[in-house]
Amino acid sequence: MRVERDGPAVTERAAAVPRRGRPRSEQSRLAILDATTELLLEHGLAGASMDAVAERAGVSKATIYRWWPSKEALALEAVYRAWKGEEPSQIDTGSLRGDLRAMLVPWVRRVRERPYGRVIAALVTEAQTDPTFEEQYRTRFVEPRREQGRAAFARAAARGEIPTGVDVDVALDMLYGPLYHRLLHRHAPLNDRFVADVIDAVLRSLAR
Amino acid sequence: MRVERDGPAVTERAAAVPRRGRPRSEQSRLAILDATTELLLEHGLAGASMDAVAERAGVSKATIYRWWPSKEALALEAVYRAWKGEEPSQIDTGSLRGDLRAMLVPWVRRVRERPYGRVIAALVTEAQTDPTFEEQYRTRFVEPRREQGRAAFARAAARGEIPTGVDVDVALDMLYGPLYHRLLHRHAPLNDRFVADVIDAVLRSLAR
Amino acid sequence: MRVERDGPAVTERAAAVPRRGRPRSEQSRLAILDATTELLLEHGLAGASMDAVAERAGVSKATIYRWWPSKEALALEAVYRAWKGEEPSQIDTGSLRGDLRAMLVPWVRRVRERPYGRVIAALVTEAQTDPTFEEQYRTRFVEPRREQGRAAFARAAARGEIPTGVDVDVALDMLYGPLYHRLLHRHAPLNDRFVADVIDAVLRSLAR
Amino acid sequence: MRVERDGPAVTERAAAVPRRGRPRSEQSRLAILDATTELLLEHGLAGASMDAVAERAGVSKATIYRWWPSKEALALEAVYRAWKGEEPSQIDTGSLRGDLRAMLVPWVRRVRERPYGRVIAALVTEAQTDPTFEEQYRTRFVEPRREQGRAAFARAAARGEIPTGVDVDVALDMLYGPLYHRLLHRHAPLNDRFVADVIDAVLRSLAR
DNA sequence: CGGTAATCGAGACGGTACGTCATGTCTTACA
DNA sequence: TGTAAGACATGACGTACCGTCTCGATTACCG
Repeated sequence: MRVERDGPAVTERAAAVPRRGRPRSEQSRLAILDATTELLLEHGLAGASMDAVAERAGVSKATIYRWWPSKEALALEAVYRAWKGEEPSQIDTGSLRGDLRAMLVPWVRRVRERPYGRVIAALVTEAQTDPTFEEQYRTRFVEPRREQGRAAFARAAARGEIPTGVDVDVALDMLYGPLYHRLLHRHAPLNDRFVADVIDAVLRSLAR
Repeated sequence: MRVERDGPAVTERAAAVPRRGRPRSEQSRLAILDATTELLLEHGLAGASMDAVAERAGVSKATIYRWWPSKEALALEAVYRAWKGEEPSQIDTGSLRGDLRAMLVPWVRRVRERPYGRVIAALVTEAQTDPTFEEQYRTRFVEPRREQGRAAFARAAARGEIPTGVDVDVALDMLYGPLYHRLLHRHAPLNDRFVADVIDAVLRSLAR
Repeated sequence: MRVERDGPAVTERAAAVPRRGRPRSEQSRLAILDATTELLLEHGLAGASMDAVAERAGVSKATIYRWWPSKEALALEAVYRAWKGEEPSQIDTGSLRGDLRAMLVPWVRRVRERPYGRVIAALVTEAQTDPTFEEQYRTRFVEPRREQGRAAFARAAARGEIPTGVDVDVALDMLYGPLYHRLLHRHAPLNDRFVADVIDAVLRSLAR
Repeated sequence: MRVERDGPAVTERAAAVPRRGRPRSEQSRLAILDATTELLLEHGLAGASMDAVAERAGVSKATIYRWWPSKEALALEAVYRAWKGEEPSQIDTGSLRGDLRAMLVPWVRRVRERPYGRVIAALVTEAQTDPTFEEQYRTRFVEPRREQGRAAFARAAARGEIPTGVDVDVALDMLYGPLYHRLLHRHAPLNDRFVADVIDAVLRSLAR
């Protein structure tokens, strides 16, 4: 994310190599991300202006642009950070149904509690146009969950719960696809019941 | 779409009631929609400016704003019109698999031939924020296809192809959801093969 | 003013030569002029739009443009008509002071009773740019009064009230100039008292 | 003119108090004023667009609107600045006639050399409608000259050149009024000869 | 402890698009 | 032919946001 002038990327947290000059203000960084998250959830990406972020964070616009190359990149990181906190990282319930439920139910609950759909749609839209952004988006929002899913299916196969030769990518799309579909199109409720129905259907489709 | 001053909405084509005053220029209307479609596909919604549409259509901006309340509304109608043309309206192949294929394969081909994903993502994003727009979007892009799908499932049930009590809305989300998912996230190919896999999985999940 | 297509100018009132086609609607003409006058006095020239005139007059814009070439020309005629009504046409009081008072006092009263200053300023401004308009303006608003003034001075000279060789044009500018000055700059009251002061000063300046 | 956020108005030239933030570009400010002046003289106020000013000054429209609230306000300051340069500030020739000549002759010459009449008419027109603008106009274009005039008359009275009890405001209107009258109505030449005639007449009118 | 270097705040700037509005022309149906 | 209705091209308006920039002030380290 960061535009590095010298040395390796240090988006997350720099190793404690003492640098010359005034160090980056951690307080500003957090204020920016918090302000961005709030504004995104309140007004969406289009309605959240950099001037507003700067003002709410008590920070200058130049500071923001020093560390994030664009509004979209900032939004990406802000949402990622807000999201990451409650994500269940280690999942292994012992059954495929349990694993899938443990993956999908928290996602749905998170997405329902605040208007994340609007922000996610905007990020997805931006990813269609900007390849750099697309890669960032995929690395943070898509791949981790797919990897988690692949691991769950692999464990299920090892347990003999599902036949070998299952196309896991298709299966994952049939799990996440419907959820995103209801999130973005809002034509029908996105709740635990729907998650259960989707998981049931996928499991049935695998059972021969 | 049109801002009607008196009488019922006549977005599509007005009945031939002779009105006073200079009639709307059909030529301008089409030029605007065509120009919009092209610019959307070339640059996306954010990159397509109203000034550019006006210039390419050989039309004044005021004329555009007379008939469409916003850029997004114009984009919606332009994409809808470009889309509608090749849509298979009447589908009844005699089997559920055939019907679903007839619905989904053309959709996938259409979506692949030009960068519609970018535009659809932008429309979906706008729908998250503007309720009026959301309704327009749903009426034109979501509901017709769902209605078509419900009819196909109803015929299949009547034929005894599928059990009674199938939750059709869930089934439709499991068909369209994965397609939209690959369209918007682009993590894996969206092709006829994938359509077949998805249909197979859904049919298997219904077979008890 | 009128754009004549065939035949002589008939701005004032056409001779009753029977013409082909539907005759001009006298009612519309008056409604347009009245509406224009009212809008000019309410909002000034810039704030009075042709659409507003058309609407208030219950007339179509095309009708206005058929008879007047521009908004300014219409305003000119409207103000002229509103003005002309109360103008004292024949003046001969027997003394120069009396004649001047008879010329200037009604002018001042008229100009004070409604916000004519704003409209006159706008007409003067337009006259600076458009030569055709300037000539119209001068013919209607400047020359008649100057001619009247010249006649008054001529009678005074004939009576021996003032010396021969008086530069009447300068004298007239010293009478009307201060009035317009206060009308347009509004730095000091424009009332009967001021008129008397100006006339007194001019007469004193002529007395040798 | 400037919209001051904190502290006193500093339209003219800010005292050298070091402020935070990027300082205002003096170069841009001058370029804007110069471009405005030229466009005003070439095309008048109505014909001088903000887009044209921005382009000619090599400046963005937003920059102009940051410092001037409207086109008219910008025009006012531009004309004022162009005007002020050659104004004789200190006048005391020893005689009232000399003082008046020193005031009026440069004014007439200035006004004749370029089409200022058109611009002044437009400013006067605007002042009729916008009270804020009117005050700005009066402060810059009317009051300074009247104050100068009052001082000249006061000196003349102190010298015994004119009687006591002269109504100076009337006298000033009889001096400037005719000049503005010829400037704006253009019915007769506005030259040094006319200035001399007007001054003569006013002085005669004061000599009992 | 003074110098060096980077960050931060404030905020002006060029650029670009937005959506609105007014002028004056044109097209149709009706009188 | 004149008129009402109203669509249209043209083009200016004033606003908002983006991303860059120029300052002076601040906060570290390093010699």
